[in-house]
Amino acid sequence: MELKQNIKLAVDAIVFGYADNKLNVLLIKQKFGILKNQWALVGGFVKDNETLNDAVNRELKEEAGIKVNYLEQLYTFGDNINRDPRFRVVSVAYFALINSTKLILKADSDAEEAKWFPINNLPELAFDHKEIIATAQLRLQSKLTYQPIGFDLLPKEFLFSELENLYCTILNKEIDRRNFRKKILSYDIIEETEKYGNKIKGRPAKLFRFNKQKYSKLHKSGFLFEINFA
Amino acid sequence: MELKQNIKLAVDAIVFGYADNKLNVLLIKQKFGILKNQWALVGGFVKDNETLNDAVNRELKEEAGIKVNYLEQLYTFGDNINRDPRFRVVSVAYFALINSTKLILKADSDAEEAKWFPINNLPELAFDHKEIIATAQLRLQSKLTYQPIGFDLLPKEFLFSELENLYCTILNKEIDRRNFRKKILSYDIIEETEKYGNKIKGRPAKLFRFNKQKYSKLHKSGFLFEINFA
DNA sequence: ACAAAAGTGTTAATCTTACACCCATGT
DNA sequence: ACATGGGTGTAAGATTAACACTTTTGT
Repeated sequence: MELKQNIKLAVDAIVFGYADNKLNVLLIKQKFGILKNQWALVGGFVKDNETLNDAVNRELKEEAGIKVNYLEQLYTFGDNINRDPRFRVVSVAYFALINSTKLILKADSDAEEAKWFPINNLPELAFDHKEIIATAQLRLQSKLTYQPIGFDLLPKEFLFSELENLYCTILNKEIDRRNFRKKILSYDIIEETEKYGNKIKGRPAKLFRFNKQKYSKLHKSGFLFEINFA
Repeated sequence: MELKQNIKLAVDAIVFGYADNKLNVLLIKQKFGILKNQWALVGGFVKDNETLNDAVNRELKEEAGIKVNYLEQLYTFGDNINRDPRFRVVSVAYFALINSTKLILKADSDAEEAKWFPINNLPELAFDHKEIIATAQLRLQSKLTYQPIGFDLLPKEFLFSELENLYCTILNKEIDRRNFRKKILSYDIIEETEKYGNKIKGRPAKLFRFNKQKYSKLHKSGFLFEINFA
């Protein structure tokens, strides 16, 4: 078969972080090339002998120096033929979560700068990256309600109030504190530690830990995680 | 930027049909080329100036002569580098539903044959198409429970028992007839017609129709469709 | 009259929602 | 003692699950 196809394949990653009660997106600014001085998602072209998955992980490492906690394929953007002004590029977008609280992003190198932006205050973005981020945000919101992925945005040990806040922030909803705690605890997938968080004010709060093994086991035997308040 | 990338981009469609209480998948057999005498999904390479969406629709028309009722992107298969023995091909798989009961598939042309296969009795398949179909089946099962896509597998006017059966078959579950009917009717998105189905035995049954407009309106105002029985 | 599938209600159990006060600490 | 956030229980309402008999038709 003679096949002359001139489409390039790229991957892009939408990396979400959560800090200071805000949902952030990781963006990079390249100092050279077509993207000079424009903020964009982490991403790049796929190599001939590289899986898509390897490609994203490589870009995450190269461009931001990070390894994410959660990664899944989001959507393949290929219906806008001119999304890249240079030539036809189809991009497989990935959705990633990371505990960003103590993360040090790759410092300004010669090549690029990586920075967190609150999702409600994004800069001008390259290509169709704004649309990609919007798609990712919807995925995050819906997935949060039926898979315990919120924990991948928090440190290993976290306060109940942090978890609660994460849900309220990302879902943009008020959630009853008592009902929320009751439901999460009823699932028996997080465990109390002996430690306390170091909040400055108020009564000290216990730190909790997500038990991923326990969740996996429950999940396999048909358990459905669900957080879905009015 | 100098970019030498040698990856080809294809689309594949998993078309589901429902007939005789069975879930079927549409497969084609090409009489020439690499796929000679192998059953495979409808699909092919994307043209340089064609959206992904146009590519799938074109293949559906060319290879099977059909227009589907429902189409959405499923997943992009690009982690198995050797999924195509010829060269590196990344395939964007689409998930499609069609009312197959009265569908006449493109008859044996010189080029190919299109045929329905029960999902529980698939032939040997080309490439990684078995895996793609498995992914699609999971998507169908989960989507059926939270979006009214079952109607896209039925004729415009259908019997309640057909709908019920479709759910039982695809979800592989027994569902209480009374509770099912009660719940579906409570959503107020299907309407009774004046007509009766032409079953041979038993009491005549009314035909129903899905009111898509009504569903869209409800959906926009926050209504959630959900069919989720123990 | 019988076989076959359609149509229909009620009750108990479970889950969800709404709601407010006391607790432990630092200042 | 007061300010701050942490921790907890209960009752009403809504939803779900379990369950079986009657109806309409063709033979």
